[in-house]
Amino acid sequence: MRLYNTLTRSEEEFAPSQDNIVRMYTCGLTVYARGHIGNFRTFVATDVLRRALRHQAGCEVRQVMNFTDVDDRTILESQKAGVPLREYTGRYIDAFRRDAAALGLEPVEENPRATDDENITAMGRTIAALEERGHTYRSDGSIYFKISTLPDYGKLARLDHAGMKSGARIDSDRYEKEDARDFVLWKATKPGEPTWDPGIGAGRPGWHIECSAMALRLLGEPPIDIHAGGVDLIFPHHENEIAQSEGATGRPFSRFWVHVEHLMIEDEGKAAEKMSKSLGNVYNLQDVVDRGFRPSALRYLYLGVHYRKQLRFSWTAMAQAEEALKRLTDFLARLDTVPGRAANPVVAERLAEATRGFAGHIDDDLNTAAALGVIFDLVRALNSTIDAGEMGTDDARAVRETFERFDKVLGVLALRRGEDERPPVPVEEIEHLIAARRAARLARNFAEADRIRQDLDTRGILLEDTGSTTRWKRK
RNA sequence: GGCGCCGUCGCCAAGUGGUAAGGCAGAGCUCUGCAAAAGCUCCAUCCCCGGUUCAAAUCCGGGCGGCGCCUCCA
Repeated sequence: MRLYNTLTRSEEEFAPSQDNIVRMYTCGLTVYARGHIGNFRTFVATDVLRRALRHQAGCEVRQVMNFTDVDDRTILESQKAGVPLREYTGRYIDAFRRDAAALGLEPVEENPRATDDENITAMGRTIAALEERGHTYRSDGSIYFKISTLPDYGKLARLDHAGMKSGARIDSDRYEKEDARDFVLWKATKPGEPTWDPGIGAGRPGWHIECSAMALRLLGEPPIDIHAGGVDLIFPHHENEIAQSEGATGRPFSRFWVHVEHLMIEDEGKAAEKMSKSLGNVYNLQDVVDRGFRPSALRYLYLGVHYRKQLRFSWTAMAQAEEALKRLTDFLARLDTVPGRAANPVVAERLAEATRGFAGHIDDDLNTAAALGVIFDLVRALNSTIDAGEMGTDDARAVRETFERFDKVLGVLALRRGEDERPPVPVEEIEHLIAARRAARLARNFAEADRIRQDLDTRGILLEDTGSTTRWKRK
C-alpha cells in the first residue's frame, strides 16, 4: 500500500516494521465540547486507513487514539459548569463514543485519557529523560523544551522562521521563555487548577507531552509505524511531539506521518472557511441528524473526497451523498429479487475485475473516491445483467460477498443496514400496513391503498411495488 | 511577509504526459391501477495567456481566483 508521508512530502510504500503489526497513533479529541463533523472527517479517514490495513493489506493493527482531557479550555469550561474536570470531560468522551459508533468507526485498541495515572506517570518519565539529556530548562516553576538543543527541529513542518510574518503571534503562553519557539512541557501549578506531580514538580501537562508519552508507553519501541491527525496539527503539535519523543529516546519517533485535510463550511454565500470550534462555525452529528440526514450519508460524503483534499461541506452535498448511497443499497436490495438459475460466468469476471480495481485505488493512498467509482461501474453493469435475466441466485450471493469485502474497508453499507434495522415506524406495524394495503389493492380499492402509502410516506417509510410484492425502505 | 495546497459538466468529484471515471440534478425510455420507487440510455475537453512535446486537464513560465499553515484547533 502506498501512503503519503508528510515527513518526506511524497508517497511511499508502506509496510509495518515488525511482525506484520501496524503500530499507529491517532491524535484524538480535546474533550471540552462535542466533536464536530470536521473532527470526524479526520477520524473517519483514519478509520478507513485502519480498515484498509486490516482487511485489505492483511496486517494486524494496534492503534491508540487519545482523549485530551486537560488543557486551558477543558479546565475553564469545567469550572464554568461547576463540575470536576474528570467528570466534565467524561461527558464528552461518552458523546464521542456514541458519535463514533454512529459513524461506523471500528473501536481502536486503546483510548487513553491524558489524566489517567499511568499516563501522567509516563509524562513524568519522558520529561525526566529530556532533563537528563539536557533538552530542558525550568523557569517560574514550569519546564520548557529548548529547541536549540535539537538540530533537526522543524523537519516535519519545514517552516522558515526567518520569513515569518512580522507581528504574527509566535507564542500564546504567558510564561517566561528563553526563545520564542521553545514550548512548555510541564506548566507550573496555578491556584484553583488541577495539579499532579509525577516526580518532576507540581504542575500539569503542556499540550504536546501527553501524545509523546502515551505513544511511547502503549506502542513499544520507537519508531512507531504511523502517526496521524488533522493537517492543522503538523505545526506545532506534531513537530513538538517529534522533538519530545526523539529528544527523550534518541530514536526516530514515527516512520509515517499521515495528515487529513480540513472540512470547510460555506455559509450563505460567504467564502468557504475551515470549520473549527474557535471560529464558531461548527456542526456536529446531531445537527446533521436534525436536518433529516443519516450518519451513514455523512460517512459516504467523507468517502467521496480524497482525504488530502479539502472537503467543502454543504447541505446540498449532504443530500447528494444520501441519494448516491441509496443507489448502492437499492442495488443490494434488488439482488434479493433475482430468480434461481445457473451461475453466469460473466458475473464472476465482472466481480474479479471490480475487486482488482477497488483494491488498486485503496492501495493508492486510500483513493476512496475512485474506489467508489469502480463500485458504481459494477452496479450499472450488474443491473443490466439482472434486466437481461442473466443473473441467478448463486451469482447474487457472489455479488453480495464482493460488496461485503468492499465494505470492510469503506464501512458505510453495514452502517446503513444497521440504521435500516431501526426504522422510524416499528417493523411489525409496517408489515401489517403493507398487508392491509395489499388487500385493498386486490379489492381495487386504490383510494385506501394510496392512503396507507401516503401515511407511511409522511412517517419516513417508502413503499415500492415490484410485481406482486411490496418492499419498504427508509426515506 | 514566508511556506504550501487547490481551480475538471448546473452541483459534488476521480484522473497528474497518450487523447476526460463515478455520483447528484436534468432529458428520453421501461415497468406500473395511477403513482412512487427502481432500472436502462443520453448528457464536459478540463480558470486565462504563453511555452515544452509526436502528444498536456496532466510538465514549465506568467496571470486571475479560492483555501490552509506560520497562533488554540481534526
